[in-house]
Amino acid sequence: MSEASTPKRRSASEKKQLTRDNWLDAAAGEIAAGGFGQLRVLTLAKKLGVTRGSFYWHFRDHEDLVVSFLDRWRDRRLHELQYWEPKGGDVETELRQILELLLTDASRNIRRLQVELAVRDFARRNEYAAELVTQVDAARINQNCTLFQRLSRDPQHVKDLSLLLYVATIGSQVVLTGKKGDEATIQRIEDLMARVVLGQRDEP
Amino acid sequence: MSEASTPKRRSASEKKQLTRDNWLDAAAGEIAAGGFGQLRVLTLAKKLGVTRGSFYWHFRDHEDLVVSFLDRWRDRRLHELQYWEPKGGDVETELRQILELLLTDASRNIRRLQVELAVRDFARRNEYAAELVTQVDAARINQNCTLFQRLSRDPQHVKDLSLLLYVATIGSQVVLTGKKGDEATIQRIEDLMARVVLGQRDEP
DNA sequence: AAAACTCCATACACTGGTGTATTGTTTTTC
DNA sequence: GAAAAACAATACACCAGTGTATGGAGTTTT
Repeated sequence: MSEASTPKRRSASEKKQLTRDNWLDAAAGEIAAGGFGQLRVLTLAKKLGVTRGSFYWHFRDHEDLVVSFLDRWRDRRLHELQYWEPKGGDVETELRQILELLLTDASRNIRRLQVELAVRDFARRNEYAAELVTQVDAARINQNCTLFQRLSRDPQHVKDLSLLLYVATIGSQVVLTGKKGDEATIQRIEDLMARVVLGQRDEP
Repeated sequence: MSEASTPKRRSASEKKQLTRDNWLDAAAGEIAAGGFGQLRVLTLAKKLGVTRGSFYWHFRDHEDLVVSFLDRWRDRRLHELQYWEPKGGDVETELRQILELLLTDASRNIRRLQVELAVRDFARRNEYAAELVTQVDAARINQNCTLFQRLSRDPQHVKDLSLLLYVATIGSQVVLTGKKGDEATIQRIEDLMARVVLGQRDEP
């Protein structure tokens, strides 16, 4: 309701009047680079070309910024899941699409990946962040389950496969971020995962 | 050489005279709890019952502590790989041993796991840490390769399987740390991984 | 036992960051 | 176009943490 009712002036880039979301975007940059522990309102203000006076108008305090950022992150991650349905009718191509999305595609927008890893790390020492991460994980795994239902009729097996695929992708992102030759490596993992999953369908 | 030549007094627990390693151990606790960003020499000193005067005798500065900790971590992680050779002659039991070590065993000493994740996170913004993590990753994957050579004669296939198993374990540790019911989940992943790897031997 | 070394305490200067209060400047609204 | 509101600058008090200098206690060496 706030976004839709405030397309007020929108005078391109007159570099004036910051909005709450601008601060959150800047925060994303800092968090991606240094994690939540390095998030400084002073640095943010400098980066945005204003002083801290602006910040404390938009946010109550530092914690408010963190919580708001986490909320937005959760909302976006959950929301983006809705807008993805498999297009290819074939089971294999559908699987390849999922893998492509989870591995290759995810490793390209490294900014988004860095933020995700930072949130995950922060969740280890912050209750609220941990809760949100749990929600997102559950939603993703659950969606993978629905996509995998065509691979096996055993619901437990579907769950297991989905979970395995998820932890493998997360692990890939953790291990292979920013290393040289990671593109090819990720591609190999993608292929192998496909063979593994396809080779596992209904043979208990 | 330093450890072996300094068993000077060793008067049990007279709670006196801290050593450099004591500080590093305390640092491990802080790092496990809050990551490298929360590592404060003041907090460490309080925890050890001394003042910061002691710290600055043992270490040059804060960075010296961090580097020393990272070095010790790397050394230990590389060293522990030497002392593990598969005992069971059977291929399957050998694989189960590896999985047991990498998943179930690793998820028990959560302290060690927390430190590892903290180091990994720190590596994203610290060159030196990144270098050490790369070394450790390479060593572990390489060892898994040697253990997997009996599963397939195709060296590339061995590499891929080993890498997949490694990222899956890391992902498991990242996703399933400290959640309820993770024990059973890890067990299921372990089983599934075993089936996957065994089902993948030599069928190109 | 005196000297030398090891380890720790105390006190100080300094930096970087937060939050608040107040005032100033733009935009909206009426 | 004046009042009101949204947004930002300045100045201040304050705190947590680092690093340094120096002195002092315990232990080893000679």
